[in-house]
Amino acid sequence: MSSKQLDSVYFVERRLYKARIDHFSKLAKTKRLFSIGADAKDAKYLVAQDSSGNEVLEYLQKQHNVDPTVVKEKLIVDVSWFIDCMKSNSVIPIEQKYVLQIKCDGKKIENEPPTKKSRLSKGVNMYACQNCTPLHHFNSRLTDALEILEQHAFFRLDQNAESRALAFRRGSATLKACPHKITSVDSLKNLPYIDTSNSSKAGHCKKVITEILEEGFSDEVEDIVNSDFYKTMKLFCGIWGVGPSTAKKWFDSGHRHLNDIKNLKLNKDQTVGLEYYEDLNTPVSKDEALCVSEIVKTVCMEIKKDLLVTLVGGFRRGKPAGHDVDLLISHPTQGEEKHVLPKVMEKLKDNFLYTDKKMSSGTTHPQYTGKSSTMDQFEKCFSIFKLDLPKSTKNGNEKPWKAIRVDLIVVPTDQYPFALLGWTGTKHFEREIRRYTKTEKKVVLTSHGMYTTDTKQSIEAKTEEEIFKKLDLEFRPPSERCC
DNA sequence: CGGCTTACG
DNA sequence: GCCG
DNA sequence: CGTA
Repeated sequence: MSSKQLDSVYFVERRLYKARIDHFSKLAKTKRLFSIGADAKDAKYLVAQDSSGNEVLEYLQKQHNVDPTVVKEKLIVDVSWFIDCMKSNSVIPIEQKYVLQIKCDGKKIENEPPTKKSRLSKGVNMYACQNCTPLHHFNSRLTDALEILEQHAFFRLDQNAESRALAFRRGSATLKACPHKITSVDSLKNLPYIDTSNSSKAGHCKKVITEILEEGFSDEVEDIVNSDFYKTMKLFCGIWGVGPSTAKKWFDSGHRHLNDIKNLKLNKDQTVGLEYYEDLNTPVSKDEALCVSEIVKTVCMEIKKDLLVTLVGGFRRGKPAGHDVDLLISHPTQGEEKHVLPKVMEKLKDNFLYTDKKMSSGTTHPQYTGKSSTMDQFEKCFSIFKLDLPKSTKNGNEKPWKAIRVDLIVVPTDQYPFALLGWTGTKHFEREIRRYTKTEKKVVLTSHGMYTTDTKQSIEAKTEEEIFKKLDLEFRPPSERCC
């Protein structure tokens, strides 16, 4: 009834993702409780999540160039206030529990920004998914070394092995995202996961990088690559179906060569992994990948005209060669993708040397039962493909085919963008975008979809671009996800 | 001093 | 091992 | 414990 001007609310995106802000905005509009400000400067209320008042001021200044002295006059409140307003259909008075405190005096804020976190000004962000990471970069000498440390830490299998390995990988990813060659120790300043000068700790990444910059090599890295342990673990882990645990078990038993383990008891994966060891450890060329892709496409066309086959994995990122071929199969009409995988497998049975019967069909995924009318039909098949080679090589004693690892993944169309994002990698990119999504946006991201941590409400997207957008991430095309 | 991607077989 |  |  009241024709009075509505109070204006501005949502601070810092830890609120766009889809949630849109949802809140619609609510406010239909309930006619608030108007939604496009600019923080014009709003009466600033609404934020998981932030202090200071963090809000800092965020607005950095992201939107908003003067903190103007903004701090406003009411900076937690989302819980807005939600409670929506629940009660009224503008609730600002109680103390809703206020996001500004802990220091105004002057400090004004003086601080220049010296604050220069990490961002360096251009390399904390999460690798925020950075542009091309396949070819400027620091491979250094990243190769860090990734040897990563692998070695991983092989050791002690308490914090995986976490230590991860730390080296993060350091490596930082250097890959650097837009120039690192030539001096000074330029390591403020690089995330490398410069630990804040933290009063040893600085293992920095130590190794420093050695290589100053000596041309690192004793520690050289010792690792020459060690019996590292060489053997690499050899054994190169067998499909063998991981670090099995490899270490064999190493501890004194085994050092492939011949040593041929007589050990192996499971099915390991048996074929060993049988095709040489082929599977020979890089797959892009041409070979396209060849497999075309064969699968042809077969899919015979089953349903509109089936879509997409080459993902490393080749989608632009790699000239890879260790396997990942193919995503989908259909523009939801539900039409059902049961296609068994049919594809049947038609291709002569092309397979081995197929993993690890298909999940007809299983329901709890968090998605509400959203799509059909049951979730995520099907996948890890196989070994027998690719006929062109007979240009006249060697009669060579076998005329090559064993290639091929993964087929069938997805319903509403999951397609998430599967695309999930299967394009790299592995590290996936870890990072999921870590970012969980810690910064309180959303769980998987290759099936994404949903809020608290309400489990799923968030839709039609394209990869839309996923990035809804997570407040700058879009990274596949070629820039090579971390 | 805890957290470190997520889901599958 | 590095970060919040 | 292995796969992506």
